[in-house]
Amino acid sequence: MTEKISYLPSMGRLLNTLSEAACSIAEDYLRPHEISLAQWVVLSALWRQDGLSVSELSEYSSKKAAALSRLLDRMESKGLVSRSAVEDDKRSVKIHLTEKGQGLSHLIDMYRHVNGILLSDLSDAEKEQLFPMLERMLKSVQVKSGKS
Amino acid sequence: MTEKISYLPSMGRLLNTLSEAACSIAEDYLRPHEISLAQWVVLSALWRQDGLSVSELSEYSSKKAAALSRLLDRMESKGLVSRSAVEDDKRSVKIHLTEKGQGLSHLIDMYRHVNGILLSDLSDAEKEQLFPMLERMLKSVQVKSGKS
DNA sequence: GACATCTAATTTACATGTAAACTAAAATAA
DNA sequence: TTATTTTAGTTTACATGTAAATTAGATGTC
Repeated sequence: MTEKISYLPSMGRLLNTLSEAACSIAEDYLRPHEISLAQWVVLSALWRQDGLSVSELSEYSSKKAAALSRLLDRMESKGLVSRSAVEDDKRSVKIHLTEKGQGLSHLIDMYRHVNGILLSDLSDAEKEQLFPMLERMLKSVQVKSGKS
Repeated sequence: MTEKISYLPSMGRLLNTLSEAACSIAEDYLRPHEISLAQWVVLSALWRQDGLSVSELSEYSSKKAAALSRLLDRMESKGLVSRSAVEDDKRSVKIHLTEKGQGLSHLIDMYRHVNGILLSDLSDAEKEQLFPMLERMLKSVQVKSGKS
């Protein structure tokens, strides 16, 4: 029997594992409502402002238009959203909540549930340190990779 | 006394964004060598200990056997690894590095490059706080979700 | 106005992740 | 021994992400 290999001190891996754990918590929370996390992200934008274009949803969600296009197909099939043409610019498409989509708007606070679990073992002082630290990390990465 | 920001930050989203940024840095680093991050994870296990079984790779990489099975198909096609039968247990399959796979072993330190960028704007004191804090966060999540 | 270029959205090809069904072999219970 | 259960790995169906090509419509320059 070979010995189990241990992990290397990689921040990337740690972030990855944490991110996946957070996604799992969210997916578990959403499962009874039969929507995915990706779908929740789109809905959470529309709950705040209905009738966004695909481009606007793309910017909000940090998803590529290609990914959104197909995601919206499924959400349309499930009766969560509808597409409508834009008069001023016929290339553009606006996305609207259906009644069914609107009816799930209480899920907008889902992230609080996730936060609650993620932060449950940290003191208030630690939480106050952690957020700015991670945000600075993000900023430095975005500067290096030239992304806004 | 300045007023607190009303915006409630989502730790899940922050972790997600950071994780994706870290993956992008890694993918950029690996692109010239024509391997993906998923493939690097498998190789990084084998560079440390060749001849691991699919189960062992699964445990090391936190990937499901199903995902690994197909990933190994592609890595085999690309000539990075080979499969071999196990005498003692004919259900089991051991994975071996090919010369080509072994030839990329200098990439084992890739995570340091990623760490360097991620941590570039944090002080030593902050780094010393950050790792344990995130590890505690991970631990509390794993307890709640019943995963080891 | 006509042509070149840019933009919005979609489509396609492919890599990757999950869950569930399947196969073969090992382990356990009867 | 024989039957049942567990385990290891694969396969399939599907959701999601990326990059690159495509289409249609808007914009800019001459």
